[in-house]
Amino acid sequence: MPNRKTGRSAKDRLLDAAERLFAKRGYHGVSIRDITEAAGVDVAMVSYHFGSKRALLTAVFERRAEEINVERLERLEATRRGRGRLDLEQVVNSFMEPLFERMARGGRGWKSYFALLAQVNNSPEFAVLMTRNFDPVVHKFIEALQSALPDADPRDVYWGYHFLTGALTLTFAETGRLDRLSGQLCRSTDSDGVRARFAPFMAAGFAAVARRRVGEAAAAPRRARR
Amino acid sequence: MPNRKTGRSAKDRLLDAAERLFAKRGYHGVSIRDITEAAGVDVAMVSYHFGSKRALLTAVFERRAEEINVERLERLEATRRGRGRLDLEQVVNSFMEPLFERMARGGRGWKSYFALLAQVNNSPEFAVLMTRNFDPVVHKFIEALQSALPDADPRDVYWGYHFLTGALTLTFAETGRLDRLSGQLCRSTDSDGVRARFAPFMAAGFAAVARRRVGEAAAAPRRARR
DNA sequence: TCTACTATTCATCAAACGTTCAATGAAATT
DNA sequence: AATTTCATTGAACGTTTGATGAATAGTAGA
Repeated sequence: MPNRKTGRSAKDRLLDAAERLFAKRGYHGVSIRDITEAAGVDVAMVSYHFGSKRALLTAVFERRAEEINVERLERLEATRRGRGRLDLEQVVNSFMEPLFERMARGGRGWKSYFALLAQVNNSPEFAVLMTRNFDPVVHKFIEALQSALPDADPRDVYWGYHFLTGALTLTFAETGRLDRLSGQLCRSTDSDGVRARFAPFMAAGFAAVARRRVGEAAAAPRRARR
Repeated sequence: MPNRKTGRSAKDRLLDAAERLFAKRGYHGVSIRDITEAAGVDVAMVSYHFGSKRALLTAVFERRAEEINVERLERLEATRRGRGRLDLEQVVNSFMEPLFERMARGGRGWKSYFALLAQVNNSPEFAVLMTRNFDPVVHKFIEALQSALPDADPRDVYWGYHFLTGALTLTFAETGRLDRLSGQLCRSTDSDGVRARFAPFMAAGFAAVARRRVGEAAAAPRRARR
């Protein structure tokens, strides 16, 4: 059952190849034959192991989702221990760190997976995959954000999360645009660089929106701070 | 030349239909026949007017880009007048407001365009379209951000812009995910809601990262290069 | 060794794909 | 009125698409 050369089963080889190609060219930009040729197996294997091309995408997506969900929850629980109010930046970190860690040390498979995530998250056709696979844990994360910002309007927290996940997925999209834009001063592959900046940026954003909203409701009609 | 019923030329009808369908299902998810049927013209018209399917995408993309670029620059210039240092939040606003305004009042065409933008921006295959059509103006915008944050490391400004554009494009992607996630408490279509939160969130993020970097540089040495 | 089951290959299907071509109508130019 | 240009049509090109059924190889248990 495992391939002679690689020791991996045809099913796994299909998942790997599909992951890589879907990430690079999108679901519709890749044919079943592209995938099976890259995996070194027969075309019929997709139907046999997964049932359809679409089901293969679902399988690719689900394969790594649970691992992320588990570690996100672990880290979130760890931030709860001890003190009273949750620390905002720590909550943000517990959400992003499982991704950054695998981006830095998880190999090509994880990188492709995140690039695929970016496309799925921004597509009306496939975004439901995000909802299905990640939103149960995202709800707990948003709860935690609300605890860290007890005075914030819930809508501010949702919008803040929305901004956060937009920034996060683009960071992993591997489009090379930031590299080109900055004349190679910044590298999308520089995971330490983004690691150092992401949580402070988002935490400050959350805090500012929550603050603005509170101040606005109390006294002045327009912004109080700047 | 213009269609009897609509008064629009076949070329324009093709651009409209392609814009709508590409936004909904992605470039590869739409066939030339899908587009020409929706536009009510013959299949051959794509080749005739644009040369190829790919060139049609390019044309769709370019059609509205210049209008955005012009207004972004106008608004940016307007923020320069008068005072000395540029106001960070105003700079961010000058960048996003042309989009928000058209999202709110620009009709279905503009909405589709922005949803397409979101997919293109997050795709390795097409992201070069963003570079080609928007980066000349983005460079000026980043210059302005740097003026508003004179002590910030340029890399912090680039990364901040990267986070900003990721959040911005997802906001326009019309995936419905935020709506589902928040139980319809937040609506992607609520342009006033995002308008009120976006610039404060991003401005605070920029400021926080710049601040952190400055404090850090004074005390502890960061890694040099790699 | 026979049996049952799983995994894989091969050949093939109808449908859809992007593109092209010769023909034609309508409009503008001469 | 004759001619040229532009826009559009309908049909077809060869290729690729996702999917499948029949046949074959491989494996494990009885």
